Amino acid sequence: MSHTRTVIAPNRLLAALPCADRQRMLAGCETVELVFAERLTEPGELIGYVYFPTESYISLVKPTRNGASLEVGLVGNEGMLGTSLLLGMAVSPLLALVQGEGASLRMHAQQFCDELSLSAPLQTLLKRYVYVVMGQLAQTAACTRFHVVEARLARWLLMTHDRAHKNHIHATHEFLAYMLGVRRVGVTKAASSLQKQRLISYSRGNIAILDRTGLETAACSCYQADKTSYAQVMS
Amino acid sequence: MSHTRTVIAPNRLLAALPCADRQRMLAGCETVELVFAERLTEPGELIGYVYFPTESYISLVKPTRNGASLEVGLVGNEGMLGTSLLLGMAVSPLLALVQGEGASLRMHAQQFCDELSLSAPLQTLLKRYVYVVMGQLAQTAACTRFHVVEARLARWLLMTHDRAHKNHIHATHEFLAYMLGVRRVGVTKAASSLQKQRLISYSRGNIAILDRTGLETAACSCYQADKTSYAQVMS
DNA sequence: GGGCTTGTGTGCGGTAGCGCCCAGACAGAT
DNA sequence: ATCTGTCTGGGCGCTACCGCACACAAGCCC
Repeated sequence: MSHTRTVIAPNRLLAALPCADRQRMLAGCETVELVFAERLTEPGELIGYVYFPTESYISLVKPTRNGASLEVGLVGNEGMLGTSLLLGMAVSPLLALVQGEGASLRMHAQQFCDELSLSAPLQTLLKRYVYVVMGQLAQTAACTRFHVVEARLARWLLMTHDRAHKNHIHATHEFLAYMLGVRRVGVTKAASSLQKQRLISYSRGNIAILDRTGLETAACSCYQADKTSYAQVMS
Repeated sequence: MSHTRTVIAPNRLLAALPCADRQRMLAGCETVELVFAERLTEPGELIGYVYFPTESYISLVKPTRNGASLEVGLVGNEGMLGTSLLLGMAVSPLLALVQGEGASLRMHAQQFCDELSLSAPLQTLLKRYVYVVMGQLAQTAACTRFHVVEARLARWLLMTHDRAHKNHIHATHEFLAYMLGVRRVGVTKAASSLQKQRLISYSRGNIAILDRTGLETAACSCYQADKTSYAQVMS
């Protein structure tokens, strides 16, 4: 089922596996093209597939009553979607929304569970990833509470940039507002400020990262915290 | 090491284990009295013991630079402290602060890891607990973003009440402000409003729950969400 | 070209929570 | 009996963000 294709950005989790385990995982995966705004898992519903993004990336969103929502995680080629299965749960707690379209590997949930029980290295690796994700959840909770929209937006852009593998991101102010849990106008103001500082430029949903280093100083420290946590744990 | 004593509130995780596994865990634990404000784990430091509270309860706090903090989890006799070990990580990501003093079981981290590898039921059960905790982290993130202090305070009181097994909670406004990530004055206003509604009464750090049902309507829906999630997953 | 949808910018009044400071009230220690 | 530290209450000006409503601009379809 795995066709041999030049993968521009291989999935880093799979890449970190010992050769034999990696081969078996790759053989069990198929490559799919995720399309923008596709909903891969719904909160409370069964998980059909697990995903190992290669070029695409996926937002993990906590919806609330009254329509408000908050992004609590982001999955790119550094991670996977479907960690609940690792914890023995077949239902997803969150909404998974395709944010950057592109290729991803995926595997049937049942097969993934089988592979898990066969490969100790796979278990070890993914458990560490879950640890990182939990850290990010806590980080995001605090970030959302204490940091202003502009810094949070900068952080979001950096996180997304890391997973997009290119300088252009598709996201309207409306969409960003949904992710950050603020009004659209708040995003407009923050984005326009970042643009005035020549850190980004945007027009009608197309955002270009102009000055990555500048963005890093504009962002709150949460970005670096997440990044070093991942590096330390997954090394 | 385990002395036979009348445990008023046995730990529900341990209670849910099959008899043989539970016996072995209990035999490996010792009972300790946790004292108020004790710090059981520090972020980034090695975990010495895992704790299974019986009467006590423990706050999981995410500290930030500039001193601000936010409580992101609460562990009572329905849970355990030290889930990181389950994920193969020996360092704690969070600060664990004793909030309600009383008895707790504890076990050496190393021994806990050994027990884990010996008992499949233990693994299964605790993995489910980690799933619940992750759900709570996401819930807390959204709650902190969208809900006003008064509703969050009510939620906090209910969560604590569930774990305290009595109608009195020791917590000053200062401490609550630290937990909720707001100013002390904000807590004073919210608490005074709850008191006017005869839902609680307090004086100098001693809070009494007067009307639990009333508190539940004053709280945001996050309280119920957490509770039903735990019930469903751990059933 | 004319109409439509979508995305961005702005203005206005309102509010929750901020930082800072001070006041009073209570309890335990000397 | 006084003192001291802890806990609660409140005032004041400020900021970030809210809800709502409107204006404009850019692309798309006919």
